[in-house]
Amino acid sequence: MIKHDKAIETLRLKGHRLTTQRLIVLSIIASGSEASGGGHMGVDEVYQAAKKAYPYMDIATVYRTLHLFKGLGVVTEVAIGDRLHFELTDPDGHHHHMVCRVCNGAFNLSPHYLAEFRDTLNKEFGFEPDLENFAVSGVCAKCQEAGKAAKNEEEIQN
Amino acid sequence: MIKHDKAIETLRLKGHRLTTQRLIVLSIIASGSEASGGGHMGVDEVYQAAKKAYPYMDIATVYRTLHLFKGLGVVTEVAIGDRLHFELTDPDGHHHHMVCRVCNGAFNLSPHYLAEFRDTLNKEFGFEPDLENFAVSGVCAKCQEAGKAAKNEEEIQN
DNA sequence: TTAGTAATCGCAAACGGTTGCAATAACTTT
DNA sequence: AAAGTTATTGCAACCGTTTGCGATTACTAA
Repeated sequence: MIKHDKAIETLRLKGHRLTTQRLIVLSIIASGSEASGGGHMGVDEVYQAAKKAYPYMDIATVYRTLHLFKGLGVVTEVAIGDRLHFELTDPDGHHHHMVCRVCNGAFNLSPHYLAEFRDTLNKEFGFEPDLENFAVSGVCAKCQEAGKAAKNEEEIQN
Repeated sequence: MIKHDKAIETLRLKGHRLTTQRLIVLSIIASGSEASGGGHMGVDEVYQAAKKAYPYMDIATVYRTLHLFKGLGVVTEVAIGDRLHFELTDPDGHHHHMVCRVCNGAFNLSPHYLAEFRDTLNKEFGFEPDLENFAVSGVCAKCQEAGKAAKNEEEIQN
């Protein structure tokens, strides 16, 4: 609720209109952040929920709205698998993500792990990396374990 | 030429067929790596060149071939802007990329800049990041300069 | 409160990329 | 060298996402 109001204020201040569609998408993303595990929502997930609240809702509007929110910093985009997911931007400062390519789980990563990396690129190359929406793909601890177990079984069978 | 032969050998060893289409795509990527600045080629760039050599060439074949090559480690994929580009895999070890979001330029980044980052994720979270095809988006030194210059002009005009 | 205006919307067409399928062609075996 | 097999191809349909456009609606100013 509180985060809601702040986001709405941001919209208004930047001169964007408060449409039914935008408010619906915003509240869906906000509720998604509370419910369920990670709190990221896929575009279609948002679209389906939005259509229930407002049957004329169009998928193009969902995309346009999410991109607008992203540009305003209201929501944060996370690439999971090769699809984009969205969550309300963490008000206590941004965090990054580690995304497991096996189970598609997303784990938060505190910014301080990247501070040094940014410094190095800055000093060595004058390159300013975009780390606001940074996500690194890989394999999480659990799936590494599962992978090893599967390999062992394979060896036993052969 | 030499890299060519090695790649062809890899195909054959893994039991893949040496088709006209695959050889054409391979030679195009290889020549692209020599000519022009960065050496990365966009998919459509590859497709257009391939059609000249073999008019029946289909875009789906280009995609399938590039993905096959990528899986074999013969080519390396680089995300530039939000499109994928491809280059022959560097035989002297992989390198990473910094991609400028303003000019779309891609700059090589030696792996040792990432070694520490990987170690940290490993130790702290047991997370194994995929850094083989790592690319970080941002703004290069030149475009930062150009950006500042543009801002100054703006101020003068107002 | 109403009228004017421009941002936003829904729709449909287009985009880059992927996939299913029948026809083709590369390799294997004889 | 010819026949059999199966991976690979070209095509067309599809997917998720973006874009152009006329109709609509939120806001502004009277």
